[in-house]
Amino acid sequence: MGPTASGKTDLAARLLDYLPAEIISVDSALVYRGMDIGSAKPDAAFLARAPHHLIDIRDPGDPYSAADFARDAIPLMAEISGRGRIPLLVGGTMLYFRVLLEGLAELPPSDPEIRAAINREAERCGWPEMHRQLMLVDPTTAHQLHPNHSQRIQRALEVYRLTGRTASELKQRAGHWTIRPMGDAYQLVQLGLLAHSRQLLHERIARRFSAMLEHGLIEEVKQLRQRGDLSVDLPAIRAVGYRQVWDWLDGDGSCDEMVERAIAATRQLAKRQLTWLRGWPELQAVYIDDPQSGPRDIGELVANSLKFLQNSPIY
RNA sequence: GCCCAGAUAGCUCAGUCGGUAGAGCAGAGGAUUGAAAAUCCUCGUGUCGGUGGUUCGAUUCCGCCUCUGGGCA
Repeated sequence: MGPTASGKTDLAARLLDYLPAEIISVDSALVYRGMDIGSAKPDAAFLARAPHHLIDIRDPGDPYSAADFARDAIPLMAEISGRGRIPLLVGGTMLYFRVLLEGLAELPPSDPEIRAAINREAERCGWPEMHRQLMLVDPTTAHQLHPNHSQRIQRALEVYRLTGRTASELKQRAGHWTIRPMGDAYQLVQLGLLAHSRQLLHERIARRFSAMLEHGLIEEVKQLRQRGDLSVDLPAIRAVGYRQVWDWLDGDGSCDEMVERAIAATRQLAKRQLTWLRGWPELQAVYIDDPQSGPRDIGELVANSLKFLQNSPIY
């Protein structure tokens, strides 16, 4: 795990030299085909050489979710283990890791028509009014949400309209899991790439976005637009970098402004990822800006991880 | 050289009919159950360009200086 631009792919590549592992990508953007440059997808040469999963498995017009991820990843982990290899989960989408560890309650999947209907209502009367509406049917969830929290209010209303039951009630019913938590099925080593100071990360983010532009990011976005069926309402197009280039191609702001917005959005993404990681239970931290405080080299990192595994109780 | 307009938070700017100031963006912290690279919440003391003057009191009015735009020579 680690924030964007922290070097997860590079570290994974080196771990493959030491471990009989297969990579499972834990990343909500790498799943989409045709989104290579802006998502910093590992290049074709690497993908051809390294065993990997859950990359390029979806069309950008077809949204992928945390539940989809869990349903894909759990059987994959079993398959890989069955081959006598180690599932190496690599990525920056912390909710996906969380779902693996803690499971997912028995809730209905999203419904595009109901979401569109709720959005239309919200556009007319505003989210605080929708929040009041939620308060009437599911006060428990409503109390946990700010009146402006569009996405979660929408989801709670969606669950209610779909099932006639409240999200809070459904989440509480113990034992009713769509996705069960992994529990003790695996011995886990949870490595996190962190930085004491965000400065190095910020520099890498800025440099990497410039490189993306040089490598044809704008061309890539133009190709996505040419299809004509995609829009910024889709999770894929809302991805950092893609959304800013897309808006700029719509005529919003100067090129310099677009670059600044994209870099800022990437920094903000990194910040949110670090918020997840701060206080993540059982995290083995590796500091990218302070070689002294962590393992001295990749061999030591692997040795520490194996030692950690050996010390783990086996149930 | 002359005329005009600016100079206020890291950036772009608002404002104070004279009682030491506030938005957006950036930044920081947090939340996170089928969109999560999403969505949402919280956080604003800064010689109000410098210097003299008027005043009980000046960032605000007046003079001079410096710098930046624009115009005229």
